[in-house]
Amino acid sequence: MGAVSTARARARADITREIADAARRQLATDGASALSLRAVARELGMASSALYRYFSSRDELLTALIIEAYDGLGAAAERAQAKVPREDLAGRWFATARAVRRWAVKHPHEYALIYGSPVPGYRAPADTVVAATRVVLLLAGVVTDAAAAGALAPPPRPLDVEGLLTPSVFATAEIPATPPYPDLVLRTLTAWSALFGAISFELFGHLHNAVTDYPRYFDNAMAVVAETVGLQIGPPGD
Amino acid sequence: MGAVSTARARARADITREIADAARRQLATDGASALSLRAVARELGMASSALYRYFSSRDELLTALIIEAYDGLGAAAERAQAKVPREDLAGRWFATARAVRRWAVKHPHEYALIYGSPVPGYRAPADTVVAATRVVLLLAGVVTDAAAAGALAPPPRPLDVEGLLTPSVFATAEIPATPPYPDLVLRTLTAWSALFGAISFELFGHLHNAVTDYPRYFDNAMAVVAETVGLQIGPPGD
DNA sequence: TGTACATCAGTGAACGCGCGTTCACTGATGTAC
DNA sequence: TGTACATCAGTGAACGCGCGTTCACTGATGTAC
Repeated sequence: MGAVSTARARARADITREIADAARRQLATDGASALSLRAVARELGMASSALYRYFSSRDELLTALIIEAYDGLGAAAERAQAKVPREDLAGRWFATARAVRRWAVKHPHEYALIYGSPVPGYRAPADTVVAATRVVLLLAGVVTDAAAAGALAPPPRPLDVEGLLTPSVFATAEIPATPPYPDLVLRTLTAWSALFGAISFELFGHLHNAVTDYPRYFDNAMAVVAETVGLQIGPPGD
Repeated sequence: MGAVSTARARARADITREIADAARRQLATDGASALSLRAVARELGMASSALYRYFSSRDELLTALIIEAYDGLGAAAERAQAKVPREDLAGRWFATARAVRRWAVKHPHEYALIYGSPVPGYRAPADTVVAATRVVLLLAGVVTDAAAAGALAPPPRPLDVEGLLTPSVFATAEIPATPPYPDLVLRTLTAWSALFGAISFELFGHLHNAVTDYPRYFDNAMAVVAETVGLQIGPPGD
């Protein structure tokens, strides 16, 4: 085989994609627990045993879908934030949060796959980590830019964060080792989990009969979360 | 049969309990998706068809487990809050939050059953609603007591909550129709979802490699959440 | 350019498993007189 | 207190299903000379 990949190699890549796509469709319509190699093979009109040329087990296929889900969500959020001018902190914050929510509402089963209960018997390999951190990095970006601009309100009360977070958190987030105040990283992590807490509550039905207008509720919730990191912004208009 | 229930009726109640208990054990060790009528019957040494005298389908058994999980969690949180003097707002807040977390850590699969991805093909009946609201009512109790005591900090910025929540929210929470400021109910709901967001992130592995001390992280997160409802309390000591 | 061999894709049958649910039945417990 | 009947609990076999994975195989694509 040469640098111009052979027909075989290209076919292989194509079919791997087709399998993953079919699996994603099945996941989207029926949920993770209904996803089966046999059903995927059926949809593609091939023998179920043929899939083992491309994925060595069901778990490996699941892993691919999990990474794709993280990446799909992360890319959607990045695209949304990139549309907003860098200095518009409120705009970036809400654009990011809304994009996450919109993706989740549009892909509820994929959302549940990555932010719901862990799939039984399945252990996420390390490959998923990078894809999984894209959203929190976007939030951290807004916070650090706000800190640099001196736009953050000081916390009402100091927290007890000494040694609480691992060095890798600071490394990954490219946060200055000495942020404007030491709580900031913890507050960003908590904002991150509050964001997904709000979305999970909506999608998993815990706000049923409590909220009349989910998008507006979410905007307000995110305004509250923004306060916790010191961002001085109100809920957006439209 | 008389007021003194017959032996048959008592046996029926006992065995119904035994079935639910065996199912709960199975859920605890293997997770919801591994729960099967046949396995439960096996553990009890009876024919799988015999279970149909007690539960008319697998879903009905699941519903019983879901309600038990909500009740177990709710009761644990209520017990913890009741141990703290009523006027100790910070104590009640953290006791409640910690009890929820401790229950979740101790019963991860039951937690996942009620706060993770909805079980596929399963629709929660209305019976679960009362059990599901016990925790948020505890949080709301602390907040309303704090409001009554004039201990709440005013919000930094007004939210846009006009008509956003259903009347039933106000009715259920026994919150005065005109709380000290109109955002308060929404803020309490958001605090509730942030609480469970933090626990889900911990249990579902999203804080893996980021946090060194989960209980202490959680206390700090809950201190941050307390700020969002205006409670002026820091993270607890011990 | 042609031939011999190696590699890979895909098939179809099979293994072994577990599941929810139904059904006709036996035998024990309860009820009415 | 005793008998006849009705109700209920539990059995065991069966139905029909779908799953993940393995294996020996055929035939096509690629490689080396």
